[in-house]
Amino acid sequence: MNKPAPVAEAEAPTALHQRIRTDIEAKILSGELGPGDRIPFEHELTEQYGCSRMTVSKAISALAEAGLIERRRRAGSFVARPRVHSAVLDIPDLRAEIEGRGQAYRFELSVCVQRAADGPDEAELAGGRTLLALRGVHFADARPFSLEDRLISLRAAPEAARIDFTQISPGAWLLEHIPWTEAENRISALAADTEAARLLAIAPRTACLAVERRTWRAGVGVTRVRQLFPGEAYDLVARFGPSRG
Amino acid sequence: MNKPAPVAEAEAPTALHQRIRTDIEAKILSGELGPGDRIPFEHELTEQYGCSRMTVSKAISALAEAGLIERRRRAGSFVARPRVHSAVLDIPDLRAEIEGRGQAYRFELSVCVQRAADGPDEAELAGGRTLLALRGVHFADARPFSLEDRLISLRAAPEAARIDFTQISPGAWLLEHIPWTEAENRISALAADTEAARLLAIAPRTACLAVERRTWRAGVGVTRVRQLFPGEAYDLVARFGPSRG
DNA sequence: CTCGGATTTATGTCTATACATATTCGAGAC
DNA sequence: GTCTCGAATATGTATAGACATAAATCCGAG
Repeated sequence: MNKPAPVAEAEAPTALHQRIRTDIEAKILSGELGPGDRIPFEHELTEQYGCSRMTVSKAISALAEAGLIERRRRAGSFVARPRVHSAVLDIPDLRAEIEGRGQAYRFELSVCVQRAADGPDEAELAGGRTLLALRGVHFADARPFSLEDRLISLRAAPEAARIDFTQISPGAWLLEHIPWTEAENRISALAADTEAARLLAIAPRTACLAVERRTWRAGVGVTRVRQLFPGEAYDLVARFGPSRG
Repeated sequence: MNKPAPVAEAEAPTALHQRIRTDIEAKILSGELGPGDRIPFEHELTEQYGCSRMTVSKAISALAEAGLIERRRRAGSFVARPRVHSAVLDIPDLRAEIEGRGQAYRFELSVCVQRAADGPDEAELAGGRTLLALRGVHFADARPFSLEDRLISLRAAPEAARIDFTQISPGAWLLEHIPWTEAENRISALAADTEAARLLAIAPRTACLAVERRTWRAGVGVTRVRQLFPGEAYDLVARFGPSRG
């Protein structure tokens, strides 16, 4: 039992509430505190760190919001059990991702037409107007990296009809001009059809990772994009830690 | 003595700092405030809500931590641009997922052996000891839902060698007894080989979604699991909103 | 006109206090 | 015994004030 008395230590220049937070986080990550264990009461930490209750409370509240801890009145604060299903998913910005590996990024537009909505999903996106339908390939150096099929709602983004998407990729333009406020991603696997395989320069029926993203701005659909990645060539990595960095 | 009896408005019983937070969040989600826009200064909100600066600060700090807002000293607080690549991924707990749809869940173990590590990745997981290698299928009603290949480190979980995994699925047992503190998920697509196709009752070479998860406890590897989902049969859905909820 | 330092300002952290609220626990009623 | 009610307690929210810190801005010296 070692009381970490605030003696002469190499103190980090961090704020105290941050230090309390990371201290507890460390105890959880090290397994010293497991799910269900009670962490010290606020008044105990208050004494231990020689600070006011507000400071301790701020630290613990942040941990609670991050999902590492559950607080119960009168009972205390307890380490939460890790949730299997929650993780942070990195769906990369393709340009940044490719250039980050030192490869040259290029987007090659192959289709760009206005057309009416087809089916209920597209109708919701179109909202009675027409859609801009795009298809193109993202290249890393000379190699096809991802096939992109995109619909843009001309209701949400009427200016898009006048943009030359051979100069700027649709994703980059949209983020710059119609930033989304909500997004939903679907991830699935499917076999590339003949046309997709040709554009990606892979064998037909190769298993591909399909990412479909829909975005909204203030509840109004902005775009729906499907990206196809050759399966063996790419991974999406998701991590779960104590969050925060 | 008695409460102020807020008759005039249908006030939510929420805390004030929460209300400030959701108010600003709503302005961002509605597009009224776009990326780069400055939100009111703390002292303005203080006046607007008739509360102290601490209360306003708590609300804005929470938004900053959630990534919706960036704060810059002396300059103010600004709406952050949405990051394309960060989303919350729902990797479901299979039992909960299946039973949630009203189907019967069953796990059928087909292989359970102890063996030595094979390759550097497995060696790191094993840490000089042997591994427990499992294979089994998760069923929804009578239909195969997912093929699971799992390695359990007997260093991190020696008791696992004595568990009867026909009675409890390895994932459920591990979460109960050796909860992880860190996890990494990889998502990719691949074609089912003959054996996998047989176990999943699908055509060989069908495109499947492959989820590989590794977990650690206090930096020590616990398990590595690969789950294979028939591609058309399943989606992983990831959402990004203002988080929280 | 430029550079560098002083000033101003908004956020960052912290305190001491107060009261509200949910939940547990024990004492007394039945 | 068990049920109910009130006391105890830990968290939840909020305040007013204080000082620290970073950065934009202004201003004077060169």
